[in-house]
Amino acid sequence: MRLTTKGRFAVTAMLDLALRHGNGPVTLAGISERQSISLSYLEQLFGKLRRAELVESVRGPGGGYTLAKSADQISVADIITAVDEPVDATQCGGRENCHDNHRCMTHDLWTNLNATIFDYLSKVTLFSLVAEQHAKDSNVMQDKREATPQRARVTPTGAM
Amino acid sequence: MRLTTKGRFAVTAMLDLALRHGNGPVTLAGISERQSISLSYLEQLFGKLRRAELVESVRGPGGGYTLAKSADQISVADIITAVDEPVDATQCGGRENCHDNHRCMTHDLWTNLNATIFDYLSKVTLFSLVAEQHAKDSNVMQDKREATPQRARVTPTGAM
DNA sequence: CAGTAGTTGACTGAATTACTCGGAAATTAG
DNA sequence: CTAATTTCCGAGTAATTCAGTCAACTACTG
Repeated sequence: MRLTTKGRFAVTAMLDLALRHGNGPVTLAGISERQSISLSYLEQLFGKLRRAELVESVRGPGGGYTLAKSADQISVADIITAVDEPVDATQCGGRENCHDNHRCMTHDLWTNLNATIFDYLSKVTLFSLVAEQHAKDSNVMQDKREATPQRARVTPTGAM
Repeated sequence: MRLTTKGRFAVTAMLDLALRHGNGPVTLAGISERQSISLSYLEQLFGKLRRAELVESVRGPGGGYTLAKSADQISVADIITAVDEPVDATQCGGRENCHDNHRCMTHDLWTNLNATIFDYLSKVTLFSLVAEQHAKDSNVMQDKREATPQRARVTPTGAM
């Protein structure tokens, strides 16, 4: 599990797709417009997303991309692993050839850490993100204060 | 918050340091030996760790690095943010110049996601990792005495 | 069957990562 | 003091990944 801007672009694009789900195929050109992501870069990303069977493509005029599954069956973890192939952080590569007596110290560490992060991201589906987005929209329209108690906001600055 | 092998190397090295805490300074050469990380790369990483005040250095013969705080006050998040400087994943950079009516769609998304991951990694301290490591050792060995002599062990014992 | 909307994949410059090299500064041992 | 040890610092580099471009290829429409 690696967290880079690449995966974030992919999730953003998929979220855009999910928000327009049910209105026929969505073109990459449109996503590029709305999300300010380069069209050619999107093409690359959606190639991987298609191979991971997260989206389906419709060619020709009126074509574009649609979700291959329903939005609640696609998690952020799915998307990230599709475009951001994993790196192996353990120097032994899972084998037991680490020196000293604490074998694979880092192995267990990162396995656990990865599992936790992956677990969390697996629970966050496109559907929940769409719902959150809609909630925010109606928040803005009607009552822009005091209506986002769903997720605890931990960092005050967000400067990560 | 970005997750790359760089941060993982740093955490691995810090964990090595924590496991030897109390026996005087630990040299980078030793960490390099044990964890199979390039010495020069470690120097680079520990430069940042020192500037982030997570470790303290002692120069000269018998010198090395020690933890600047107790192990339970250093979290994995501290280490990663020290060596892996953050990227801004939102294309608007926190400003409100996103188009359409859903402004900063990705901004809130990644702020929340980052916050959650960061929150988790903030709870994982070096101390808990050391404890985990010890628990694993005693699982394997069934009886691991903790009766280490107080004598500072500085010499590398010529194990190479 | 030609034209066009749209995908597909090969290719590329820039940035980042992981790492090396060479030396300088500080500290201690002898 | 001198020599040895170890951190500190900056420049440099190969490999990889990121982000983006370009030129085809495919399928649908008229």
